[in-house]
Amino acid sequence: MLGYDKHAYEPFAVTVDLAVLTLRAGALHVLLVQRGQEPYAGQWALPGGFLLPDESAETAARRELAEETGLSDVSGLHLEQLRTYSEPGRDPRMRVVSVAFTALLPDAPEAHGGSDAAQARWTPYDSAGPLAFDHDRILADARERVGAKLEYTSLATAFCPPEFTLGELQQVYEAVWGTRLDKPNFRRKVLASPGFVEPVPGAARLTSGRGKPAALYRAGEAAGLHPPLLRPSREGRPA
Amino acid sequence: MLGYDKHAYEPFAVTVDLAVLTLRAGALHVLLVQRGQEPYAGQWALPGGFLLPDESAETAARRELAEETGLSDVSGLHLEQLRTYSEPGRDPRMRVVSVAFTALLPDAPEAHGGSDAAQARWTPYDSAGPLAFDHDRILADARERVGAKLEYTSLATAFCPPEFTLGELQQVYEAVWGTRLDKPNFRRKVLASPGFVEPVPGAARLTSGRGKPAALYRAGEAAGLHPPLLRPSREGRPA
DNA sequence: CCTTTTATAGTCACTCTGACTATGAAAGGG
DNA sequence: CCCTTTCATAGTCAGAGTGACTATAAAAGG
Repeated sequence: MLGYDKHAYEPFAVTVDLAVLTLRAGALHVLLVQRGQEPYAGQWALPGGFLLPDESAETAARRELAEETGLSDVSGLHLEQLRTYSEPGRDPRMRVVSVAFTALLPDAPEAHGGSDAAQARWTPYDSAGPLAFDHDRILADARERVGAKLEYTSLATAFCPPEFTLGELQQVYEAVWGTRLDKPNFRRKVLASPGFVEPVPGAARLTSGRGKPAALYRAGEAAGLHPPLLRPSREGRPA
Repeated sequence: MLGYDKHAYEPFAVTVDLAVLTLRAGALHVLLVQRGQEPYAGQWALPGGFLLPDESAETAARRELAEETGLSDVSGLHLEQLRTYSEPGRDPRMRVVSVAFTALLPDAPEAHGGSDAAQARWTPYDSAGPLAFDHDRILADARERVGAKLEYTSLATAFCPPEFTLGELQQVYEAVWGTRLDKPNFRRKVLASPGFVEPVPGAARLTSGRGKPAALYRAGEAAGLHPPLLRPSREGRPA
């Protein structure tokens, strides 16, 4: 913030990029848009766009999210700043500094093609081929960040509808972490974390498929998890 | 990254701001510079400056760090992106988007007054009065982020010289978290975390003050801590 | 009815944790 | 020169948390 008089300052273009994640059929999906112009014409990329003169990056991200998903109400969706990407060569045309965000959606509205995007669609995370610009890295950073936050925050409920079963909540962890979890143990830990979930009082049950119907839960008050729900054996015992 | 043709794009000034933290006499200190010009002339602020045309934010942050601290070698210092602050009114003169970084220093070189700053000095975190711009918030965010990373990474060693005692390492945790820790338990947990620290083989000992001299340790290979070193009772039992 | 499927309950050994107590090795002051 | 202070390090013990299981319950489908 010093040196306004000593360094000539260069104007930069500032954009936001969004890694919008959701769960479809138990698998992690990401929202991609197909680019219409050069560079990277025809290739898939994360949705995003320029900051308007009077917007904060958060405001711009929420606006773009609404435009790209076509959702009428994006006010309640989880949106979080990831980090800022500023390498000089990341856009071949000009100097662009991009503030990346992670957005988490409970359900996936199928049709998009919002006002802006030529085409937008949900893609399984693992099939999200090579993306334009440095978006592969942004997407990988987003998944890693979300995976880490699942451990010590109640973020997983942001992937779930207002009422959900513990099995659905477990699918979130399994999809993001890429591991399988023991069902009784997962249940025990979630219920032991105060404020993580609370049961829906009416003996409401969801009859989704076969098997015994599961009890429904809502997201609780707590933002942090005590004790945390650590991923299994990321490193066994290196020493 | 869409819509290059649909939205006119506005140029922004992009800066980096640095929350440079260190430990002096067991207390957390932050590096502040005194502003020479309006706005906020005479007030203290975090060091920082504009991005040069061919720099990434990381490069600019490291350059500013060298300029402001006067350190000859900043290549090994821990520098990490915090987040980006982009609220429209955060600089009264113009639209400035600032990428904030956290830097951690082991020892505190006293004299600064680098090339850029009119005056720079280490200030105890708690006495870092009202700062210019939104720097109070940036500083608070930096402390919170560092405090959280102490739990599950080996970041604390970045505050320590190449060889340190477990008592010094414990002071890092106590200063950043603002709590006191039990010494035998802290020791047990640090030594049980594989790759966190490794003993200096020669029976080297440091005779700093009174009392029994402590054994010396070096930072280990591990970046993450398993199991994590959780802060005590951030929330007791809210439910 | 019997099998399959999924939810939920419970067990057991092991580890980690917080709160302690105890011992050891230096410095400093009578 | 002893004795107190100060700090490092070792050890103990009960309780909580965890992974790997086994067992029961409640539905759907043949």
